[in-house]
Amino acid sequence: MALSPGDQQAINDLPIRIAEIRAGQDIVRQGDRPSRMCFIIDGFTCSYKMSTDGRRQIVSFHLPGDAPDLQSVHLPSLDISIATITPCRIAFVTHEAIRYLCEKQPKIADAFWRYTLLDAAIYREWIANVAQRSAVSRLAHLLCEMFVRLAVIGDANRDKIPFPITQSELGEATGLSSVHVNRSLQELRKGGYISLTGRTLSILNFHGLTDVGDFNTEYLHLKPIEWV
Amino acid sequence: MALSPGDQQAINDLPIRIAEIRAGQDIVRQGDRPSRMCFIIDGFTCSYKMSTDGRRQIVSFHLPGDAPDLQSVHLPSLDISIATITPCRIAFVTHEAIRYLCEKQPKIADAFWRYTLLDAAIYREWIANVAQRSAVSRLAHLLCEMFVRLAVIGDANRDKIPFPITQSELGEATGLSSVHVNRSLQELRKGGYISLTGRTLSILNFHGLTDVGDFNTEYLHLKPIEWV
DNA sequence: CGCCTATTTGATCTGATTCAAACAATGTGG
DNA sequence: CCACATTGTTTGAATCAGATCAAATAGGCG
Repeated sequence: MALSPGDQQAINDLPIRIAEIRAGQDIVRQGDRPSRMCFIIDGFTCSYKMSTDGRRQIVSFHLPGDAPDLQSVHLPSLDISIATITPCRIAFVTHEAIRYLCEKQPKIADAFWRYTLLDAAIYREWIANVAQRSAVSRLAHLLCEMFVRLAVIGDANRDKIPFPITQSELGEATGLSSVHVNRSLQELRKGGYISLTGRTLSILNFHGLTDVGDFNTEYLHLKPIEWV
Repeated sequence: MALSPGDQQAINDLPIRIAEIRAGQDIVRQGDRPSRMCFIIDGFTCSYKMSTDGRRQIVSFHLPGDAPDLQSVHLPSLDISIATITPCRIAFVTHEAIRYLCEKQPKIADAFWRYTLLDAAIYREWIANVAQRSAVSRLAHLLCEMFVRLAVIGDANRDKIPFPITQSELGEATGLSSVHVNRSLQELRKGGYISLTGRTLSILNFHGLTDVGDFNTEYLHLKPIEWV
């Protein structure tokens, strides 16, 4: 989730290195011990884990404003890899600079901590989503989450959001086969809940979709101003 | 995961209220806006979410030393409920006192942040566990995690740990029916990996169990001293 | 002892996987 | 600007892991 404009400003004053990274590249890898962290300026990325049998499990999607490896500031080695889904513009900042900033500006440290707590809340919801909902419901839930998160950062155009995530990636995120993702999306289309063509998702019936996905925004801990 | 002894000391100096809570009680509930947080001094608890159809999803187990609703310091309303599994001794501390402590002792604030990051790492692993492993593998993984976490806080007696979690609770945590948990545990017993009787779990073949569960301690981010 | 909760077993059913192949879209170089 | 390669989506059929339903057995405890 995006940080507040004030925090963003302080972050913008940091010594950063910007990089353009093309789609489908790892930014950092599981096991790395990076000395810097990154912020997504533009584009979609995801965090994932590999199991020994070679299957990839996506554990979160990151949007502009997110700090996908914030953890590395305090946990030396990464338990996830982070990969771009679209071409991305990424800002890198050294841990050193971040630690210095946190020391000088405890408010920022609090904001980072809050951000981590929010992240954890989303993970909790994903556990519930993957563990107990049917395929259709799981996907509906994920689509609702992506729609709200994109709306919060101003990337929703009415009921439309950019949606560059492939069906096979949706499968890796929800624990479903891509075949079954396909069939479940068709059900959501047939039900008149969504239309998904090219790389754009339209939410045709948000209220209905939240019902199907058992979705409630409370876990996103939105501030009243963020979501009306 | 437990905080370091130094942090524990600072926490012990806080104005706390101790409560004894019997098994199977909610400590706080989803939607609550508490003004205090709690530490588990003794006993097992879990965090859970209810879905609209009434099913309970356990998203984590908490052991002595854990701070299951630390999130409430920065996220006003709870997205989970926390319930005791065994009779517990719980310490309550006001948010006010915690915030004051963090302000005065930035090291402690960092420790809390790190704790939250660790929590998030465990959630990530749970997503992967529930999303892509078979029933037997899922349970093996969870048992490994509980064993290591209990060993770290000194609650393992050689290969034995207290294990008061019922099969139906294991099902609620892993997204399996209690019937299937039962059959899967039998497989682990037959394979000579564990023995589970009464409320005690013996790990008869830890290495084998980690294989079955595709378990690797890296996500627990243990410090070298904690786990040999 | 008797009640309540937890574990175990059996039989049946189903949602999702797997395997295989066709089809559509997108991008690339000649 | 078209031919071709690549990646993503869609469809069909067979199979299976785990759910569900139902009932028996075993522990714990007041």
